Order: sequence, then structure tokens, then C-alpha cells
Amino acid sequence: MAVTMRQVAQHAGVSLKTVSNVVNQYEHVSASMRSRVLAAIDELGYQMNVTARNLSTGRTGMLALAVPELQLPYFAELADAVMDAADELGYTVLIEPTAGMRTGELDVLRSPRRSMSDGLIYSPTALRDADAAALAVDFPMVLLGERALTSDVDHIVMANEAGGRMLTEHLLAQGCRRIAIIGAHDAEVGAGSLRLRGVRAALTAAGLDPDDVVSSGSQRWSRETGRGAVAELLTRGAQFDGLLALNDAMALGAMRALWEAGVEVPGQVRVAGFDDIEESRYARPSLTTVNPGREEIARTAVRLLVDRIEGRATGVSEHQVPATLVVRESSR
Amino acid sequence: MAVTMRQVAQHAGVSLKTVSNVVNQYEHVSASMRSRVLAAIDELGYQMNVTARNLSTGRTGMLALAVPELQLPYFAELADAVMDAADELGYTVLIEPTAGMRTGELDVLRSPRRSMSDGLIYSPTALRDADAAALAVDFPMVLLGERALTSDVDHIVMANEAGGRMLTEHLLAQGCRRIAIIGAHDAEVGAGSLRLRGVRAALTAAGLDPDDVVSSGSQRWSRETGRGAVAELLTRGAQFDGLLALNDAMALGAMRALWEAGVEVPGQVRVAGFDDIEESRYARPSLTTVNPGREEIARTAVRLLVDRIEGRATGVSEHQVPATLVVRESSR
DNA sequence: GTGAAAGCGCTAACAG
DNA sequence: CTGTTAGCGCTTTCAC
Repeated sequence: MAVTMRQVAQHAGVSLKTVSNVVNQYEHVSASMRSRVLAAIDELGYQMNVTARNLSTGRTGMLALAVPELQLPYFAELADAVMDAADELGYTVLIEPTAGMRTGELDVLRSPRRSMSDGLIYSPTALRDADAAALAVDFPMVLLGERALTSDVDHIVMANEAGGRMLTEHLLAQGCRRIAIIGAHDAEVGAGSLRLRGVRAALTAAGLDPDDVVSSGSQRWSRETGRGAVAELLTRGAQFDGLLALNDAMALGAMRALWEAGVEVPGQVRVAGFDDIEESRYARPSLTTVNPGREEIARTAVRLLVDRIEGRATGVSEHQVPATLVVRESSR
Repeated sequence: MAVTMRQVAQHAGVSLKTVSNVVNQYEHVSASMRSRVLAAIDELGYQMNVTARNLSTGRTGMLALAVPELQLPYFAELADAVMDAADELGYTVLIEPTAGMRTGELDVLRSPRRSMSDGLIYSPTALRDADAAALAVDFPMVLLGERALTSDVDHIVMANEAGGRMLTEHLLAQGCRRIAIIGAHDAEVGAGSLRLRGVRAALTAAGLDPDDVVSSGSQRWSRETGRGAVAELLTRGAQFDGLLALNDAMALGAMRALWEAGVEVPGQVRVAGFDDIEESRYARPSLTTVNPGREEIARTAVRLLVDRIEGRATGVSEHQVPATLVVRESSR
């Protein structure tokens, strides 16, 4: 059995409370008491039982972060950023994989494990309008990148629509006239529909048919999805001089498929993605994309969540994070 | 305040223990009791307080996984694999970022948070021989990819040395005679030194000087490190027809730098990495690498750790995971 | 400034 | 098969 606080107290000849005070950096402890306690802790090799403290305080010091899977680079990078931000405020992050599926996303809200964290950073991608009620939870939560489903919750709003528009306008400015879109699916929420809306708006504004060439997408926004989509486009003989993938991973898979097919990028087809993952800077050619402000999203989400947990929140807040266009070789 | 088990018991008119039995799927509960309890749970919207159970059982159902950072694709993929494996055995994974630094790696072993997980999956990369004592911990732990520091702990041994040898032999077989190495550093433990040892063995066996062209490396095995290393090699006019990066991320950064410099891969320089991350299959050209058996590593590590946690372990075990050479475009 | 006692919500013997 | 009784190790009023 591990050493307990009580044993430390006995060893030091003080009360339990005093040990607790020392351990928790309580100010008003005499120097002699403190050093006596610290010595005892050292001699016994005492380590605080965090679980016991958690039960007592009703806090765990953990923030849950729900993501589809870490294999998708964007979410790995987001998780890293969230962990850093949480660490600065003294919190630990518990990553909850949802597999990008509706059931997984709902589970996060209801599983008993939920009670192991003080709050949740949540960006559903597969929920439906009908699930809005599930978002009425009784624990601290911050929603990322969405505002479709509900407005009663703290939000960090990504510039999905604006980003889609920027990318499209950029491709049009480069002379593209037939832009294929990869990754569109019929989810009612999620970044996809918003980004697509921005794309369509830009196409319409340019007098082009927004439904002209849209490759069917997939729920899983992976490199393989991008590769498969291009294969399909080429197989059915689609003509396009621009290719807009709704995230970078798909764009990178698409570029690989174009290369295999002997289609030159940007010569014959200009390509763009969304997310600005690190990989995109190193791709050949490097990928034009939108930087959604991942760091700011992570930092703000954590701050908002911690404010709410610690009772500093003042009403529901919505924070907009601006996106910036990053033009690289794939569309020049 | 949330609903407690006691309230459920009162509401259902049964004892605390009965509710506990139902919640924990205890077999010998009469159907009528069970349904009564379940009804009460439903009506009150009861949710188990996991922290309280943790304190009571002395278990948390969590496994800690220490990794440098999720931004490095190999570790993101490893984390995903570990999470899947843990989930199958009913455990949750708590990711502990070490920043790939000695202090971070030591912290994981000693921080109070340690007590929030039942065991640790640990792959130190920056510890020194002098830190071996720190590995004598009193909680369940499985070491990944190492055996240098101690042998008193369960190990999953990656084929680092064999992989390094395979890659080198492959490059030699392709006709390479001057192979530059990227990522070597003077750490006393870690995959690097083992991989490098395999490389040197193969070079020596082929009658080449193992110290001929070795680019200085970095502790952080990132794309940027790879790019920088190639820049340095080219700047100092190093001659090489093969380039072996000690992981894929560096190899991908290196390929980008070679391309920028107008060096053809594999025409002028054949390139290889190590890890077989997903990105490598989509690179241009696709990257020759070694698949270290990530899935098996993850699955075995979790199984071993859980066996030890649940008291099924029989002595210290060491599990070897074979690596396989994956030849792709970058070295053909 | 320090101590004593009560309890956080649950599990685990042990009776019955 | 179900109920009672003790804790798990810590925090936290409230006295002293």
C-alpha cells in the first residue's frame, strides 16, 4: 500500500490538516511545521493520491477533448495545441476518440467516464439536427467550429464559410473555371457544409454554376478519401482546372492521385485544401490552404472552458477566430 | 448536485448495495429488483460518479501513454493504436506529452498525476544511463522500443537495429555507395542509437566506412529537422547517393529540401526513412521505409500492461516485434 | 496557526 | 439474493 497523508502526519507528529496545508501550498503555515512535514514526506516517499482529492473536491483537473481520431493530422495538431494550452492553466487533457461517428460523438456526452473530467471541448461532425437536445448538458462544455445546432453553449467559431470563399476566389483569380470539390457530404452539421457554403457563394458570385463538378465525399476526411475522389473524377472523365478539397489531408491524397495520373499541379489543375497542417508545407508541390487559427482556437477554447469550470464565466460567449489564406505552390 | 447512488436506492426502495450490483452488472440480481433499479436510475437521470468508484477500488481504468508530442505523426498514429487496443480491454488512455525532453520524461514517472492511471506505457528517448534508477517504479509499466536501460521491466522491443540494417542493405543493393544519415544524435538511449547501430553494421559489412557521411542530427525528429539537415549537407558540398533518415518525418522533410535544390529522388539520391507513417505512402515520391509493426507494438504493450495491472503477469516479459522493409518509389 | 471530525460517492466484506 | 457496516484518502468547515 502506498503512503498516505495520515502516515505522513504521524511521522511528522502533526495533524492531517497540516500536511494537507503544506501539500496544497497553503500560506499560513509556520516555517518549522512546513519543513518538518516536507522532511516526513521525503523520508516516506509520500505521493498524493489524486483520486482521493478528486472525490473530495469534486474536481479532477482534466479536460476532455473529443476528436474523431488522431490519425487525422489536423486533430493530432489540435490535440497538441489544446494540451499545451491546458497545461498552462494547470489542467490535463483526456482525449476521447469518437471515430467521427454519430454514436461515438453521443457517447462522449453520456458515458460514465464523462465524470472524470471537469469539462469538455467538443466539435461534433456527425450529429444531426435531431441531436441538438443532446447538447443541453449540465457540465461545462465548449463547442468548436460550429454554431448550427444550438446557441446555448460557449462557442469557438471557425471561419469555415469565409475560408471556403477565400479559397474559391483565389482559384478563380488564378484563372480556374471548373473547380471540383472533394469531401462534400450531406451531414447537417460540421465544417464541411459551412466550407462548402462559402465555396458555392464564391462560385455563384463569379457567375459559375455551384453544382457543376462536385465529387461525392466521405465522412472520413483522409488522404485515401482524397485519392479515391480524384480517381473517380478521372474515371468518369470529369473536366476540371481547379480542385478544392475541404481539408488538407484529402488535398494531399488528391495531389498524389493526380501525379499518378500524370496530371500536372498546378500546371493543369490548381489544388487547394483547408486546415494548414504541417505536412502541407512539405508536400510537393506545397499546398495552398486556409489557416483556421488552430492555436487561437485551442487557447481560447481552453480558457473559456476553464473560466466556466472555475465559475468565472459570464453568460454564453461566442468567440470568432479569423482564418487566413495561405497561397503555396499548388495553386500558383 | 448530481444524483447519487444512495438517492437511487431510496427512490427504488432498495439498498445501496443492490443499486451497485445492478450498475456493475453483478449476475445474481433478481429480474424484478434489476428493473426497479433501472427504472429509478432512468427517472432520476443517475450517472455513476467514476471518481468515487476509483477511490474505492483503487483503480482508475486509465493507462498513461507517454509520448514526445502528437505533432510527430508516428506518435499520433501510435497513440491511436494504443487507444484502440486499450478500448477493447475496457481501458481509457491518458496521453502524457514529454516534449521529448529528459525532464518531461522523468516528470511522467513522478508527477502526482501518475496516480490517476493504473499503469504506464513508456518509451523514453532522452533519458541517460544515469536515469536507470528512475525506472525502478512501483506501479505497472511497459517499456517500448528499448532495452538499454534496465531489464527489470516488461519490454516491447522494436527491431530498431534490424530495421536500420535492412534499410542500409537495401540502399547498398540499389547501388548506393555514399549514404548520408540524418537524425543521429548522441543520446545514450532511444531508437536513434539502435537504428544507427544497424546502419553502421551494414555499412561495415559492405566494406564501407560507417562514419563517412553522417549529418549531425537533432533531438526532435521532425520534418524541419530533415529539411535542415539536407540544407546543411548540400551547403557543405557533401557528396552522397543515398540518404537514410532515422525516421519518416525527417525523410519527408529531406525529400522536400532535395527537390528544392533540384536533386532528383531516386535518380540522383535514393531516400529512405523509418516508421512507415501513413504520410509516406502519399509522398512524392512515396517513401521507402521500415514498418516497425506499430499495431502489434500497441496491442502487445496494452495487453502486457493490463495483465500486470490485473495481476495476471508472470515474471518480467520481453516481446520482440519484427520489422519489415517497405520499398517504395524513393529508392527504386 | 493547527487540530478534530464529518463526509465526498462508491465498493466490499460479511451477515442474514 | 439483498442489506448493513466500514472504509478508500483527501478536503473542509469549525473550533481551539
